[in-house]
Amino acid sequence: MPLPRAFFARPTPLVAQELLGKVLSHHTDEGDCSGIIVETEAYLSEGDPSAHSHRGLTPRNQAMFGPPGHAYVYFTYGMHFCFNVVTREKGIGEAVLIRALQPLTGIDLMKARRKMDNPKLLASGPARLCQALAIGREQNGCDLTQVPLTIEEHTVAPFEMIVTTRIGISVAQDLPLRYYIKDNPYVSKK
DNA sequence: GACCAGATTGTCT
DNA sequence: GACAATCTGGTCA
Repeated sequence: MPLPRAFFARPTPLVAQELLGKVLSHHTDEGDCSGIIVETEAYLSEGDPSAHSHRGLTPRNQAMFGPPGHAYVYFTYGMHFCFNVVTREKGIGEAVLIRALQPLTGIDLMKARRKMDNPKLLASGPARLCQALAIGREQNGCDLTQVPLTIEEHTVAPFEMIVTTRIGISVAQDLPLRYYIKDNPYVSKK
């Protein structure tokens, strides 16, 4: 059962925290892949100059201003995709960046896509998990409450959450908006 | 394990 | 024309 849209239509930091332990799954012609979300970051519309939406709506980031529960996929560094989940309401421009997954099903397919064997490196980074799950431009604006791309409830062992500052940005580096599962080996960085 | 350079292109100024 | 919400593979230890 995919999470209902109401789950995403809430404050972004809260959604980012509660996405930890949920499962992201992608059904494709090649097969099904899924992974447990172990690391997220929140990007806000106000007081957060590092968010893509900070300078207003552009053709690139318009999915970020779309309705909640949809995907915002962007291309960066000339070779990488990053996957975000839109939150709040249409027109606000906030999202949660999914930074790392713990591979759950379709691991062999992920290994083939990534051309790697080490399960710890399959999806432990925003660009890595996109490659592992075959997420690209076609998934931009995709509705996450329906197949083929969904986020679902999952039962996991109780875990401790760590809150730190975000990674890979040049401004607003002091905001504590990154969340991850403590001691999980699939988190991209400590 | 830590540190560093290179890849490579869409997007905005 | 500069730069970016990154990853990989190299070197050195």
